[in-house]
Amino acid sequence: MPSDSPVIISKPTLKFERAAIKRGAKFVCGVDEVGRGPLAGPVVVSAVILNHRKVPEGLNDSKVLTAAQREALYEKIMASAIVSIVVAPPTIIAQLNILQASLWAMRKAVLGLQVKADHILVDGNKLPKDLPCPGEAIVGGDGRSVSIAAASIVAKVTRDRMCLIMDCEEPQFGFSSHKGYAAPQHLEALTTHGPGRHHRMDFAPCIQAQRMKTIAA
RNA sequence: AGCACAUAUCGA
DNA sequence: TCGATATGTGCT
Repeated sequence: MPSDSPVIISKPTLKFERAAIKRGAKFVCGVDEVGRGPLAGPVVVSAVILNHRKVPEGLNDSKVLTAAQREALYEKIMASAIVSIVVAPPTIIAQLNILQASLWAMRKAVLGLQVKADHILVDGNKLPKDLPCPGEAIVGGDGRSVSIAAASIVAKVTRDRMCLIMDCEEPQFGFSSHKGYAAPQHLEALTTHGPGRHHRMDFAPCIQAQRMKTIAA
């Protein structure tokens, strides 16, 4: 193998999991969230405990995988791992804020695992409070830990599917293409149609669109 | 301002 | 796989 590639892209490994196990953990779970940034739709969090004897091949950061690869890996993960998925809808996001809603969903996902985790690996730099066991935050975690990578894939596929449903319900916004993010087409639809039932009414562009609607009325 | 997370779009 | 552009919130 060419050992002198200009850039070495390190793939996610079991390093963190092994370290935790060496310190006495039995069930290490990776946690990741998707859909934090968009103007509409839920935040989806997944917690995954991989079977270390059956780790699906090709696990990687969900950002470098194609949709087809994610779908394939999703099936393998669901068939071989312990998985918990939690959805935080826009109503929850508006009540807490986006960060608190994410942390809330993370803890709920961990608690929802059918096997109790005893060590948590969370993507990012923030840990949820009141976790039932030790945990660590890992910046860039979905590219460094296979467990977090697996969680990111499950969460991403789940949210993409929800966006398809949202697109059927409110075709005006084009959720299936931009996934609820602030793409030009989305912002335009937002001003012409006003916010729909999936929009996050605590996010600035939605508030703005709502104001326009109110003024026009 | 820095950091983090979440993406989307286009191009090669 | 790599760039470049862009949007969102929240903590320090």
